[in-house]
Amino acid sequence: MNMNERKKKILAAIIQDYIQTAEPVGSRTISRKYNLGVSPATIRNEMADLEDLGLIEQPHTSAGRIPSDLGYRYYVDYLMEPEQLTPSQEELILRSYENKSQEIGKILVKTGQLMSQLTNYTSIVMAPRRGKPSKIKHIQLISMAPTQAMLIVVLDNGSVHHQVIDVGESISQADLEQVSKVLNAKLAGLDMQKIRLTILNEIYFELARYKIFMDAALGLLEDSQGSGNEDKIYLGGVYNMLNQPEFHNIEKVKTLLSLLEQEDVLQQILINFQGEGLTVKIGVENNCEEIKDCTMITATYKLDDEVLGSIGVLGPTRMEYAKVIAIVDHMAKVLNQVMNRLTRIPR
Amino acid sequence: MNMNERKKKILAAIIQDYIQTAEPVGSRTISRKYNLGVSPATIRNEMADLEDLGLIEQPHTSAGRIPSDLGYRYYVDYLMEPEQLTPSQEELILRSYENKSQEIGKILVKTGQLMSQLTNYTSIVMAPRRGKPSKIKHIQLISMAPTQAMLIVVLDNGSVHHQVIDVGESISQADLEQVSKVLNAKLAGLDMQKIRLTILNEIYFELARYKIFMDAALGLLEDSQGSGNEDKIYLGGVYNMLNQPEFHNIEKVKTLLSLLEQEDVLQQILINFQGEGLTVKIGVENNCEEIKDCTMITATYKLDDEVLGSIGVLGPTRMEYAKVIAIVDHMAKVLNQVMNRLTRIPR
DNA sequence: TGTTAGCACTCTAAGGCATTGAGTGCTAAA
DNA sequence: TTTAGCACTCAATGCCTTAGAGTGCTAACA
Repeated sequence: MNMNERKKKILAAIIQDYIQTAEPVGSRTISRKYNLGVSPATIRNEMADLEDLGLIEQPHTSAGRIPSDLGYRYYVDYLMEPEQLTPSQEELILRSYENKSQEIGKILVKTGQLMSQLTNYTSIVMAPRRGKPSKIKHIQLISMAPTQAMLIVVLDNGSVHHQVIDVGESISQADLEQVSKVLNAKLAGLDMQKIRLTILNEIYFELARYKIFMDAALGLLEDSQGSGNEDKIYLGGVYNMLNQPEFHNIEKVKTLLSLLEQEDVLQQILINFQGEGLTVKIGVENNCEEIKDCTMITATYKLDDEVLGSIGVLGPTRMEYAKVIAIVDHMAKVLNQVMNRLTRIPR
Repeated sequence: MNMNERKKKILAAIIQDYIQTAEPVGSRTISRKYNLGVSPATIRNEMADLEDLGLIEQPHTSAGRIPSDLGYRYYVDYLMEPEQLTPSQEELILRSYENKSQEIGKILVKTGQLMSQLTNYTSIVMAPRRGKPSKIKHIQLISMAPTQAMLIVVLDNGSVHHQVIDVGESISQADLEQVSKVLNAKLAGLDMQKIRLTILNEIYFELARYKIFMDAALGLLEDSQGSGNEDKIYLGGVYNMLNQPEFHNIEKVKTLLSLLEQEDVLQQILINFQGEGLTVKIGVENNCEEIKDCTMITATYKLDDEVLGSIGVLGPTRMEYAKVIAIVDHMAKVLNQVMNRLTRIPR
């Protein structure tokens, strides 16, 4: 790509101006506002070249230029000056996590809120996903009422599932302890597949008395595999988008919102970008018709070296790239710390 | 209110037509489409009366009439013919709850989805709220890894809270059993306030060794009081609203969405309507500027006789009242059954 | 007395048309 | 290579006209 210094400056000027004003940028504007020391005519010539290169476009003949997806890409890769968070932003973030409950869900919600608040775009936060099927670590029965027992199943990934069971007959805590022991002996260390496929019949036979507990435990396991907190997507600041001039068109809002309501699709998009650390997907790079006018900036968060999930910000391609990149990057780092501070979940 | 039969028929016709078309209804339309056996001129005279009564309004001189909030109110209270769900709708609902996990969150999400799908409006589902502070039913420690223990706290309301604790030193399952016993003996049956205010110092002194577990348990309790699943609001079909012509105006969408993002405000609105069974709040009756053009239809769901929360549908005042009322009412009943089918949580 | 036909009147929506102004590309001169 | 000048393009704006829907009023009618 044949880009001299002046072209770069002009492209940067166009993009910066357009990001600010959301209006097509003309040659006069650039020559007036950005001191390039050349006349509008010269800039016009350069702009014609930039258009040939596919970096900028003209909405119609008598309008100024707007950056193309490719133009933004070039800007992000080569022209943009990295930004830092302001001290007040950093402080806001720090304060937000103080006194925060240990609950993962709340932390993720807060993270999303912060991102949308700081960027004025929409934030997307993906709940942690776990890889392999989990094994039963421990089963415990607790008497809740004469005929009712609370079944608790602890998995080795650190998740806990529970359900109250009505046993029909009165049953003592001591009895329940006994049942717990038996169930533990038989089931601990197994994942659901194993239980289902190989040992089920045997145990059922042996533990016929405890069928009701077995069934409940298996039901819980099944639920937990399917997804509990997992696969959840937290959105924040959706309505920030409506303040963007590009979404003054109802149709666009509709397609965007309909996408955002489909958690599974979002999940898939995020997962596709995952594993590359911080990613910036501009317009069509998202490979998704519904957000072909949007840029998504995502980063992953981890525990130790395992990637747990992604967080990201979705906004129009006309986005304050430097600022948002700084924020998403920072938030991912903070989230890493917070996840580590939550007492470790052993695997 | 001086309403003869013909006025009632005309009002009903205006409202039904307007609900269908979203266009102001003129006298000619009514005389043509609804067989009242009178000429447009007569209808005009009656319409003038209805306008004096405040039941209908004119957007401008040369337009037809549209119902006012008061008009809808009269319609709902006196004119509307109750509807039933269609068999296919009922079946859809039934099928949706089959094979549904026992998890309350998922059931509520599904309920919201169903309501928005069936009505084409936005659904709002409030998670169950509990009344009195909960007491500790059982505390259990489980060894997860050499230096890590899972703390599980079961409350008497049937909720379970858990956290992994890093103990620093290696600790055996037997030790943990021992600690569990002690903690249970001291803490079971108490709610957090009691623990905090009266016994804390004593126990701390006595159980200095177990401080780390105590702290974690208290932390969990605190979290759970604050709200876990509670106070959560599930929204569904928000973007359905964008298909309504009244929301082709971006400003209205903005105010609506900004309201829907404030869970606490929604919560408050729902709680205010609660306890009256099925409620229909039309336009300004909502006492809320942001949704003064919307109607909210809510119903409560219960366990035994205790009201747990509300579900509802939010749409434009130009709403298919009979249909939506039937659906919300039905869904509340179904939800009651489902909640009861989930094994009872003793109090 | 209630109903209706007729008619003048009002007001929005839509279309046509000229004007404005921002911005371009091209050409020729510096 | 840069720039001034200029003709050209095209969306946006404002103004005007027209069409059409609907009303309220009046007077005639049953």
